[in-house]
Amino acid sequence: MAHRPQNKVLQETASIDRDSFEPAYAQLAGILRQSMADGLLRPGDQLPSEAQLVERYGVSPMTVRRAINILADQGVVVAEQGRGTFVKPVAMSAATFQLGQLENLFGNREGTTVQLLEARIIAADERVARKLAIREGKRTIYIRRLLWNSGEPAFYHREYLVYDPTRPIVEAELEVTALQQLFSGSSESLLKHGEISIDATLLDEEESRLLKATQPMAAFCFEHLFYDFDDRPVSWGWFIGRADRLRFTTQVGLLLG
Amino acid sequence: MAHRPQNKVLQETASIDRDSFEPAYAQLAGILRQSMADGLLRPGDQLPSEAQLVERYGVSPMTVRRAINILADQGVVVAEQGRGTFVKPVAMSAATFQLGQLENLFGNREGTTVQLLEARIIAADERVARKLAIREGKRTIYIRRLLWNSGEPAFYHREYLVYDPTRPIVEAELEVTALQQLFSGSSESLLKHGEISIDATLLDEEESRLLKATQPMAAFCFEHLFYDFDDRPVSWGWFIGRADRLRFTTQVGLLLG
DNA sequence: AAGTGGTCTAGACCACTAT
DNA sequence: TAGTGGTCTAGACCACTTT
Repeated sequence: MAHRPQNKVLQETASIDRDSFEPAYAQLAGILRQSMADGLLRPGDQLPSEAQLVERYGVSPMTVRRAINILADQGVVVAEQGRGTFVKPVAMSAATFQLGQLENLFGNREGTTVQLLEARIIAADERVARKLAIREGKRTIYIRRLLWNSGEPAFYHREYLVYDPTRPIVEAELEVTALQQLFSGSSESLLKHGEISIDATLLDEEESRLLKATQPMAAFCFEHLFYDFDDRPVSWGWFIGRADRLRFTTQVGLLLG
Repeated sequence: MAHRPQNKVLQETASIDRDSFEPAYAQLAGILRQSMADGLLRPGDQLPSEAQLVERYGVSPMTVRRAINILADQGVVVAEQGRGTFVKPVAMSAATFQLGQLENLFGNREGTTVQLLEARIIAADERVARKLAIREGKRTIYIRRLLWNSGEPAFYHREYLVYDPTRPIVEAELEVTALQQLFSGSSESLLKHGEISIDATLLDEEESRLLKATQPMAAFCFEHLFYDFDDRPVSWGWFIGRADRLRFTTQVGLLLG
């Protein structure tokens, strides 16, 4: 059963409300999204052409384009130059998970605290030196923190910082007392970019003890490597949290309906 | 050391090339991004106003707005009505992970195959009935698959499908022979939307055996629940893959530089 | 009052695809 | 050749923030 791109007539009932607080482009995007949710436009179908939408809804071409661009950015339609705009099938691979979801998990920021377990200067071993792009044996700041939420340990954080008196990064990091600071980038204005990866691991003995977990226990590990404005690494570390207390969820396909 | 929003002069060397294949709005977005990467615009700084950018680069207001919208969508600047547009600090919570990254992991699609382990009709237990919104005891299709890559087992997939002769979903699912089909939504045009969540777990005995893993072993579990165009659940299942063979990585902050 | 971003128009020209 | 999406203009008006 092959798809035949179709150009169905949209419900004429919907129209743009010029007195609404919602911009015309957003209203139009919503109308089109609703048509897909209602099944009037199915995956593979062709949307009405821009000229048709301009005439039907009484808006300018730029407004139509903006509405379609929004849907294209959301991944629900795909525009092909010279052919038309088509409804995309729902694809599992399009799913995106946002690390910011974890902040919701901590709900009220009042209940979250940061406990400094250790902060000392140590010489970089081969692994640390490679990650921070410094020579082996050079001094680094090693920080261990335990992040609490509602009286329960939520994350165990370990971090290596380049020790450089000319860079104020260390002082900024040591001043971190709130979880919010850690997740929003503690030394905000000093960092240019970073790489973050997510891994599934087993808690080792120390991690289990700190996180009050039984072994064996699965855990999420968020590794981060941040760079300054000279593109030099300044911070390498991991957040480790019990998997049974963390969960990422996301939606694919049509959100409204 | 508080941030003072600043409006620095951008390098005049950069300008819009009207003969380029790259659209003006993209060039302007790139110029602004480069200014941030070069440190001319730091987190907290205020971008030149739209009117200034219009004059400086000789483009229309709509083109400037589009460039800024792109940067705002990417999360590197934030526009505040009546105040100005400002460079956002790099935030770890802004990190997003795309499930589509896993497709790269499978590189050449040729080396991937789908092995059907089992497909049979079983009565829904309480858990399955709740997820699929059917009555307990109703018939469902239970499918077990092993997904191979380069001669190694990569994912173990289990799935429950609502058994309904009026819905062609089952036939479509059983025809799946390629990994690509599974990740891009096998029964594309029949599915309206879905929820996907990612979890870290331990492999049980059966999973370890199928995935040729030693125990205990951490694993990623991708749970999915797909709905049809009547918003009825049709498919519930999980992909389980060894954590030591999977990794999600992403960037935050400025990508170019 | 002045400056900022937010929206929108009514066209224009171009590149691409299909017939 | 006709139809499609892609880009762009040169303004306009509005809402909001700051002075």
